[in-house]
Amino acid sequence: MPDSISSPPPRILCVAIPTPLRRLFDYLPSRDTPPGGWQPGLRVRVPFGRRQVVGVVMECRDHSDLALTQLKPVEAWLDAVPLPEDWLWLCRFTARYYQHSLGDTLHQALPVLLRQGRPLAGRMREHWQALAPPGDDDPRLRRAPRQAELLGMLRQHAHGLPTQAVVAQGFSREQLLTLMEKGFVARQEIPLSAAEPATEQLLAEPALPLNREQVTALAALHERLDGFHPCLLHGVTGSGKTEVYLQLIEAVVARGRQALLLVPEIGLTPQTLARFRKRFRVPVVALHSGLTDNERLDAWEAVASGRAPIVIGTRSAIFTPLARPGAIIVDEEHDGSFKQQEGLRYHARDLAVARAKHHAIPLLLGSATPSLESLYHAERGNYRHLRLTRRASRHAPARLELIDLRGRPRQGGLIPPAIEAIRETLEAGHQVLVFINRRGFAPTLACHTCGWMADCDHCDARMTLHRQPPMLACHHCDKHRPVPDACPGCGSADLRPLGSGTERTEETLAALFPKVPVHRIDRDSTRRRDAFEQTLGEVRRGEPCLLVGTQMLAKGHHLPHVTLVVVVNADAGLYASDFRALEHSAQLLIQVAGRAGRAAHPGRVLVQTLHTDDPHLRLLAERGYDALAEQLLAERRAAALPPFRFMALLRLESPREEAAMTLGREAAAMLRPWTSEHAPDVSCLGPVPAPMERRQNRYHVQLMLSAGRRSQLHAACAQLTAWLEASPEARRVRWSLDVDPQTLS
DNA sequence: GGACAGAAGGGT
DNA sequence: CCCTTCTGTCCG
Repeated sequence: MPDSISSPPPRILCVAIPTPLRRLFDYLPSRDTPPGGWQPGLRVRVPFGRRQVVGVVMECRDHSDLALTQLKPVEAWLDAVPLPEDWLWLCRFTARYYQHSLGDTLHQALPVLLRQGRPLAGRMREHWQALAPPGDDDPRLRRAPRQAELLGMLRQHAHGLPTQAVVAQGFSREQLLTLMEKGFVARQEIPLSAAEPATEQLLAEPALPLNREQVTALAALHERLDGFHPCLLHGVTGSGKTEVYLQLIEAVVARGRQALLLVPEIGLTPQTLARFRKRFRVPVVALHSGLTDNERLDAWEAVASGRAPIVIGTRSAIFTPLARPGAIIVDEEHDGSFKQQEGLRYHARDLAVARAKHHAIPLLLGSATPSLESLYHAERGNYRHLRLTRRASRHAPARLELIDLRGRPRQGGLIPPAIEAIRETLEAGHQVLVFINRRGFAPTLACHTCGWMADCDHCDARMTLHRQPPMLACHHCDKHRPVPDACPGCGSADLRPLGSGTERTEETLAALFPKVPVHRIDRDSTRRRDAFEQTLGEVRRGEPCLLVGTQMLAKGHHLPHVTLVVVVNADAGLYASDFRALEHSAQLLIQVAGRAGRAAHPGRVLVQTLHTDDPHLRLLAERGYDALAEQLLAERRAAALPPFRFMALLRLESPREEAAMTLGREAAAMLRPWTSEHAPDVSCLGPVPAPMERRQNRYHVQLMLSAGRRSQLHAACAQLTAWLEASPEARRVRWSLDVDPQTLS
C-alpha cells in the first residue's frame, strides 16, 4: 500500500458489463483520461475474463471493496461525452424494475454499432445538391427518365438532401452517383451533428378537420402540454385516433419539443409512415426491424441530438434518447407486441408511462380495446379518459353475430350459413375476410384406425400438418418431419387431417368460389418481405376477393372493401387457463370485426362458436368490448388478479424435469419465511409445471409471486434474484424472472 | 452468457 | 492414446 496521506486516493470506475451478472465491476482508470474527465455514462473498452468488452462507466469512486491488485485498468475510453442522461436513467429504471442485469440492459438498449464500440461523435453523412441550372432537355438525361426525375426533385430542395431522404423517395444511390459523374449534382460529406436547416413551416399538408369528439380530446391534450398528464384515448376503430396523434405531435413540435410514437410490431407499415411523412416538413425518424446497423445508429443520433423532432418505432424504440422530450404516444396500447417475451422482459407501454412521468411530459395511450390495466387507471382517475365513439364512416361498427357450430357439417372449418353469407357478399361485388388463428393446413394429423396423433418428440404438443410445402411441423420448436404415408402406430393408411388451418380454409374456399381470387395472409405466405404489401395493394383496388388470414390481417390494415368478416372459431380463448386469455381474445375479435365495413358499406361479422351461450362471448357480442371489460375487471377484482394485484413469475427450465422443480421448491422454501418477515403482503404460489411443460425437450416450471403493493413485490423479487445468483444449483437450471407477465405460458 | 479447464467417455 | 463432449468455475 502506498502512503495514503501524500498520494491522492486512486479513483475507481464502476463499470456495467454486458453479462447477466447483476453487479458492477470495478476498474482502474486508463492512463489516458478522457478530455472531460471520468464520468458516468462514458463507454469504455475493458478486459473481462479473457476477452475485451464494451462497458459503461456507472460510478466514479475513491474506494473499491476489492484489493487494488485485483483490479484491471480500463483499456480505452470510447466517448468524450457521456451517453444521454435520460437514456441512462431509463436503463437504470428498467434494470431495477425488471430485476435484470444493468450491463445487459444498457447493452440491449444501445444500437448495435455503439455496442461494438463504434464512436458516436464525428460521424459524417452524404449530402446531395443539384448543381446544373435547369435544362430539362439535356441530351444526357433524355434517355434516363428516372435520373431526370431525381434531378428535378433535388432542385426543389435548395439545401440539398441526405442519401437516406433520396432513397426514401424511391431512388437509388447508384442513380445519384451517375448524376454526379454527369456533373448534375455534387456530393458533400457533412458532420451528422450539423443542424438541419430550419423549417419555417412545420406542416407540409393541412391538418384534417376534426369532429366534435376529436376537438374535445385534442383540446384536453393541448391544455396540458407541460407536466406528466397520462391520457387514455379510447376510440373505436375508424374514429380518427391517428389524426389526434398527428395534431398532438404538431403542437409538441411547434413548441420545439420532440414526440415519440410507439406502434405495434405490425403497425409500422409504409402507409402509416407515409401519412406522418406527408404531414410534416420536419424529419420523421422510423425505427423498425428493416434498418441496417448504420441506419439505426443514424436514427439514434438524430433523435438524441434533437435534430429529428418526431420518432416512430416499435417496442425497442422506447429506448431512444430524446434531447427535448415533449410527449410520448403509445398506439394500440393493449397490443401484446409491446412486451418482450424473452431475456429482458420489459413492457414498452409501461416504460413509456415511467418515462413520461420522469420527463414530466404528456403521455397518450390509444386503443379501441384498452387493456384492463389502462381502463382501471382511467376509472380510478389516474389517467384522463378521452373517448371517441363516432366513426368517420356513416356506419356503426359491425355487430358480432354468433353462429352455432354444433352439429353442422364443416367445410374447411366453415358451416353452411357462413358459406352462404360469403357467397352473397361476393355476388354483391364486395370482399370477404375469413379469420382463422391457426396457420398450416390442419392443427394435426390423426389415425382413424388406432387414434394415433402426430405428437412432437420434443414438446407436449401436436405437430401441425402443412401442405405448402408438405410436412409435419411443430410450432413450438423448429422440428419438422415428412408426412407419413401410413400410421406409425398401427400401419393403417387411414390418416386424416384433424381440424382446419389457413391453408385448408384457403383450399376449400378456392374450390367453392373458383372465379374469385383467394389470398392467404399468414407468417408462411408472407415470408418474402414485400409479398404482404403486394397482396394488400391488390386487395385495395377493390375487386371482389377472399382473404384468409391469421391475426396478421386483424391488426391495423385498412381494408375498405371488406364488408363481411367470418371468424372460423372464437373458442380458443374462452376456456384457456391463462387469466388474460379472455381479455386478449376479446381484443382480437373486436380488432378483426373492425376490418368490416369501414367505408361506404355497412359490415357483417359472423363468429362461429361451439358456445353460443357463453356469457362472456354474449356480453361481447351484445354490448361490446367496454361492457365485457367492465365485467372482466370485476372478475379480476374478485379473484385478486392484476390489475388489482401485481404479479411476477419465476420461470425455470432444464432438460431434467426434477432439476427445475427442485430449484423451484428450494426458492419457494427460502422465499416464504423471508416474505412473512419482510414482505407479508407477498404470496408465493408453486412451483408448478408450466402449461406446456415440455418444450424443445426442456421442462418448464414456474413460481408465481403476487402482492397488493408494488414495493413489497419488488423487494421479494430482489431477494429471489439475489438468492438465485448465489445458489450453486441455479447454475444448472436456466431461470428468468418475468415482472408483470403478459401470459402464464 | 462465454471462455476455458479438467474430467469423462468412446473410438482407433 | 487422442479427440469430443460434458460440467464446473470465474469474470473486477
